[in-house]
Order: sequence, then structure tokens, then C-alpha cells
Amino acid sequence: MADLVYRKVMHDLKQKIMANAFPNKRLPDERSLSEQYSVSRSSIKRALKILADQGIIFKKRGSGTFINPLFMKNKTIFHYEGSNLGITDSLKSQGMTPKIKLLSFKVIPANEELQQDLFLSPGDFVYEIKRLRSFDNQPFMIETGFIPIKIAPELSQDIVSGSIFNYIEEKMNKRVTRSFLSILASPSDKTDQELLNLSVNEPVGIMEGIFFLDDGTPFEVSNMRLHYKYLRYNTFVMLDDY
Amino acid sequence: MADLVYRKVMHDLKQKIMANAFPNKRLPDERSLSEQYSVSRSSIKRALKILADQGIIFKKRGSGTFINPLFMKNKTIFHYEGSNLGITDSLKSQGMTPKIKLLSFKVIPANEELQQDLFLSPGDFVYEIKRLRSFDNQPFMIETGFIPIKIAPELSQDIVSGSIFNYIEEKMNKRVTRSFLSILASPSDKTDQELLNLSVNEPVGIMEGIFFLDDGTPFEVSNMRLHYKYLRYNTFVMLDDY
DNA sequence: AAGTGGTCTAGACCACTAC
DNA sequence: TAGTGGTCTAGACCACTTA
Repeated sequence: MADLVYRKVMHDLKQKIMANAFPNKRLPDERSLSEQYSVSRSSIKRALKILADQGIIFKKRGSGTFINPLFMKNKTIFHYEGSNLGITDSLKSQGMTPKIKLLSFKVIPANEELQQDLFLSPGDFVYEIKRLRSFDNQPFMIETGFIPIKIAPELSQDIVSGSIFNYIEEKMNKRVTRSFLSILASPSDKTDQELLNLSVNEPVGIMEGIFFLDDGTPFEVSNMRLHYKYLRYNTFVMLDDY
Repeated sequence: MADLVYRKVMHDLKQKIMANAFPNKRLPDERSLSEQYSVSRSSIKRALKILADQGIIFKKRGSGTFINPLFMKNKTIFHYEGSNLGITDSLKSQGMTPKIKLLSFKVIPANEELQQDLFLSPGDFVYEIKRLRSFDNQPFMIETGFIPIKIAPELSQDIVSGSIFNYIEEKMNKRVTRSFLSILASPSDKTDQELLNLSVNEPVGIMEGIFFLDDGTPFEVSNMRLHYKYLRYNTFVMLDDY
């Protein structure tokens, strides 16, 4: 995957942007980039499109391509980034060592809400997986996930003690490529305070979401309660009507 | 704008999909579409890419292009797409009556951070606008906005007591179409507690963002502190590329 | 093996911005 | 007018799925 032309260009430009290789906050024009990288202008455009979709750069027709200044900020702090679906990979890409502690692992009948969210029928069962995620001995997230047993019949205590998404991709040869997320804030409860080392007036950030496989099947409903210092959800909204 | 090839194809296909013109939930292959529409395959791909980004279709390499069954079953899932950036409109569409109380309105020199975020030069000035938003007599948001005076030289106390975005669109004939948002949680401070009727252990949700005009010009830097019960940010994440 | 989507090229022409 | 990004084409070859 990593040998694709547009991906290489995209990654290289991203790296250069972060290394402040363009102090004037402006990228070379597309035709020059095409020459520099010895690739077609189309490939340059494709790489730039991705960076633009991620909000890292923006283009002004007739004028040039510029770096979004807000993207450069807050890079020193650890945070969960909206651009990655999996928590494990999200942490790894930031050089963190993720750790997972399994709190509980059960099979329960899906209630009505889960039936709706996961397109299940009455009587269907789901795994209920509670986990505590940490990095560098700092717990930052309590995660409760629900997965239909018929989608992943072979889940074991061993598997769910690691990255479930990686298991799905490597062993089941499917990809988790979409999710609906809700993000909100809430006072912490006793469990939060104990597990996440929070004082009573410190809140949690909550992410609720449904994750989908690449064929459109809803795969997991997840409720994530995060230490408030470790949630920063970045998102780029475009209203350019297609 | 509507005469672009890929847009026409995209709209036409979208309409056909909704009219159930593909009962087998499968689109013709790209080469056939290219012939049917008498456009290049690249243009077909571009149209399909947009539909895929919107979650309407998904592609399977070697197999074909298929209609997302979820799109037909539950269209509310994709609801965030039509949503508006402006708070005022966002509330109105939910049947709420928004109210704005102007807390302060000043002109100050842009500090270094604002200069960067808003593409300003040293010595440039910005408006600093602090407002409290309520609906049905329930205050829910403290908003601090910074807008370059050179972008909107005619801002008055009267204007900023209402919807600034609406003013921009109606009087200045520009559109706010993009924003870069960070969402996080934080304990409330004394001001939050007073203005938003929060107790000490109740948090705020924070949205920090830069809003851009449709030509890419950064228009406003905004810091929004929300009563935690009134922040729920919904988003749809796709990882198909990258 | 046939058919599908994915990647990439080289180049033409258009639309907008800056000077 | 010169330079920028935007659109579009025609075609080559690759990677994957299905039979």
C-alpha cells in the first residue's frame, strides 16, 4: 500500500509541512511539484486533495496552495485524532505505547437499542467487552463495546485483550472503514474517577459510535469515556455542496 | 457551476439511486457508464468518489460498485451533511428560539496567535466579540470570537447582537463554507458556572475553531464554551482512502 | 480467463488572481 | 500578461474477484 505514488507524495508533503519546511506557509505550485517528484500533475493533485480534505492545506485558485495554520497547533500534546478510526493505531502513529486491560467479557442478549444499531433480530446475542486503555501507565479511556457474535464468532478473551480492529483486518480480512460518532462532555462518575485517576470535579469526554465494515455491515457499538485531558477531536467541516 | 461534467453525472446517478433505478443494488461498471454518459472514465470515477464519500455507494475492487443498503434504510444517519455551520440556523432548524446577549465588543490588536490563524500582519486589528447564547431562557454557550476588521469593516454593536453569519451572507454576499474545529471537555471555571448555571463539578464542552469564507480566507477564530448538556457533536468518518 | 475497480501518465484547455 | 489551480480526456497497465 505504501508504495503508491500519491500516498508517498502525500506523506512526504505532510512530513515537510510538520517539519516547517515551508516557513512562508505556502506550497510550491502543482507543476513544480510534478517536476520535483517526477510524477504527473494528476498525482500531485490527488495527494493535495487528501491533505485538503484533512484540513491541512487549502487552495486558492489563481493564487496558490497554503498551509492551514491551525493544523500546526497542539501537536505536542497527546490526543485522540478524528482522522484515525482505531485507537491502537492512532496512538502508535503518535509514538505512544498503548496498553489494554480487560475489565470484563460477556455474551448477552441484544437489547432493543443494540438490535436497531447493529441490525439484529430479537434473540440475537452480542459480546459485551469492557476495557481500560492506557499509555505509559496513564489510563485514559474506559471502553464498552458490543459486537454481534455472528459477525465474529471466534472472539476470545485473548483477542479482545488486544486490538480488535487489527484482529478483524488481519485474521478476518475485513476492514473497519466508517463510523458514526457522537462527542459530548459529562461529569465523571465514581468508576471514572477510580479508573482514570480523576478528581470529583474533573469531567470525562464521551465518544459514542457505531463502526462499520467496508461492506456496510455495522460491526460494533462502542461507548468510550475519556479522561478529559486526553480527548481532543479535530474535524474539518466542508459545506461545498457537491 | 452546475454544468460541470462530474457534477452532472453525480447528480444524475444520485437521483437514479433514490428512484430505485438499480433494483439489484448494483451500478453499471465504470467503462459502461463512461460510454453511456459520453464522458471519460476519470470523470465517472470522480462522480462515484463523491457518492462514495457521502456513504451512498461503496466499491469493491474486482467486483463492482454497490448501493449502500443503509442509505436506503435509514437516511437520518446521513443527516449531518445538510447541517449548517452557523449556530443560529442550527438551532432554528430544531425549532428553538435563539437569543444572543452581547457581553462585550472591542477592537484589539491581533496577538501573534491570531495573526497566524487569521493570516494577519503585525499591527492588524480584530474585533473581540463575547456573547452569551440562550434558548428558551436557558443559557448554553459562551462564545468569544475574533474577526479581522479589514474583512468586515462595518461591524457594529447592533450587527454582532444578531447572527453574524447571516449578516455575512446577506449583506456582504460571501459564504462561510468551511471550518476547522477542535472539540474537547474541561472543568468549568467561575465564569462558566455563573453564566451557564453550572455547579462546580459540572463541566463545559469546548469547541475551538476557525471559520473560512468560500474563497479560503480565514474569517473568524472562535472559542465556544458550552453547557455540557447542550453539546453533542455528530460526525461521520470515512477511511476509504488515505 | 474475463471483468471489475485502482493507479498513473501527458497534455489540452478553462477560470481566476495578481501585477 | 503571467502564473496559479480546476476540469477533462484517452489510454496504458495493475490488482483483485469471480467463475
